[in-house]
Amino acid sequence: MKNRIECNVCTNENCFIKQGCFGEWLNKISSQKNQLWYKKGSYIFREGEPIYGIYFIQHGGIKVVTTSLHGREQIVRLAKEGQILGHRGLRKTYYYFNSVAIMDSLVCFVENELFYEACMNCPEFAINLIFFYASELRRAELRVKYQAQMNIREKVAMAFIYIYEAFGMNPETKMLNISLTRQDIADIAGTTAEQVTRQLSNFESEKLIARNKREIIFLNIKELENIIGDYKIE
Amino acid sequence: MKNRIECNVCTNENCFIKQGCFGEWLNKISSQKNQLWYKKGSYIFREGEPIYGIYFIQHGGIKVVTTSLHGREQIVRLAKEGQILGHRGLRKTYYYFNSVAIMDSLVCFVENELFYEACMNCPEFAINLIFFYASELRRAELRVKYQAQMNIREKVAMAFIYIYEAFGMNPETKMLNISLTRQDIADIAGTTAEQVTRQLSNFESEKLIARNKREIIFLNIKELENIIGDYKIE
DNA sequence: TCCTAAACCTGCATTTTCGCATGTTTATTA
DNA sequence: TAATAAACATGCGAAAATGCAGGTTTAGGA
Repeated sequence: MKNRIECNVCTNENCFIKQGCFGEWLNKISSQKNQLWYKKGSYIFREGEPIYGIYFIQHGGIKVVTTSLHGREQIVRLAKEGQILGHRGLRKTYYYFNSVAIMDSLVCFVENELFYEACMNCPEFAINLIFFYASELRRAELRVKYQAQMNIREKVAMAFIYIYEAFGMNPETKMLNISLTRQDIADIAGTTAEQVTRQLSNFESEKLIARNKREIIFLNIKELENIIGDYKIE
Repeated sequence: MKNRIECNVCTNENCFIKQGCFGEWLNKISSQKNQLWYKKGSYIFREGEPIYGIYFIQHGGIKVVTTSLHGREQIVRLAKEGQILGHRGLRKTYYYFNSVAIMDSLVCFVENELFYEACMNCPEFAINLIFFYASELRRAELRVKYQAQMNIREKVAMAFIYIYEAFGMNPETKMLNISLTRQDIADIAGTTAEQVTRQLSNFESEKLIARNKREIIFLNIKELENIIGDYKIE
């Protein structure tokens, strides 16, 4: 457990709440927020649970995942520090998705009422939130297209680019800053763990990646991007 | 061509702009908006074109469609009167999607500057816009899951439910209020026109639908919904 | 260090989806 | 009304994706 971090001393300058929410309102949120610590693998919220407010990730990593259909799951989003969480549920009563920590994570929780007031009273924050949603919507709808039209090779390449963009890699070792199982990658790509392994073998023999134990090393990101062609997200 | 319709006399009470934008600001928008008439099949905007503002559908129907990948397209959204159009592009410079009239349509256009000002000055409108985005994002991300996990039968059933919810049907004839080609339906379902035809044959022999010429008659919507199980959007 | 469970890899048979080809029906226009 | 083009239906072989089985590697705890 760590000590409580107030917004005005938080070093997370890119935190979403700070994009347009200042002074009095930031202080209000800071003093009224809850701060919660989640161990890797534990749920922040589950589908069907009541929605009381919204989360901001102070530290760590989180996956938003749908419940299964035909025995499969789908990872809808990866989020890291500074990012907002639970924003799909605004004005709704119950969550539609599950949210699971993929690293030990510290999360700030703000109640609905206070959050709505902040939106109404900080127009700059509201408009930034609108821009953020527009961007997320664009990405999600592109992903609909990708899921509908890409073949497995492209989907798996896309999953790696997505993970790379969400969490980045260590510039020295060229390893991803996050450790995901083949199943997690499959749940992002929209396929099965076996297919991920097969594509990894292909990519390895093409010298696009290398494998060290279970870690993946990126040898040629440009070429991985070429696999998905013009079809990059954003 | 029809005459210009001002917002205060427009009978479209469910128009998005009227959800939180009143008095002075509604008048401002009404007097500064452009009104444009599009014939069925013509483009409202195309991918790559510069974004100057946002649209509201006064009358008609529109499909938002992505450019092709492997020779396929994907219909991302169907929209009818009262709905907003072009909102994915907020703060961006160029459109990411194409927008095509699927009936003769009358559309109101509001410039970016004015729209942003309205958002900043009508907090109720801004928050309704936020709620709308949250809802659209939820839908889009569910569709990612559906595209990834459903089989063809489920996808085609889902496409019909989607069209039905977007445009409704004539309660007498049980025909959809919109005429779409097999290819359009395939572009919603995320498959090919041949597969749509095959599923239609199946649904027909199961007495879920009937076919009269090229029109589709809904005999049993409940059962169509059952095909997609708990997995209804919204 | 050893042991055990979980994760991973790969071959192969099965299932699903695709896409062409061909013939038919429907809508449109002269 | 006839001619023509577009849209639709359907069989079938090809291609892609899936899922199981069996063996291997790795991580983590005793």
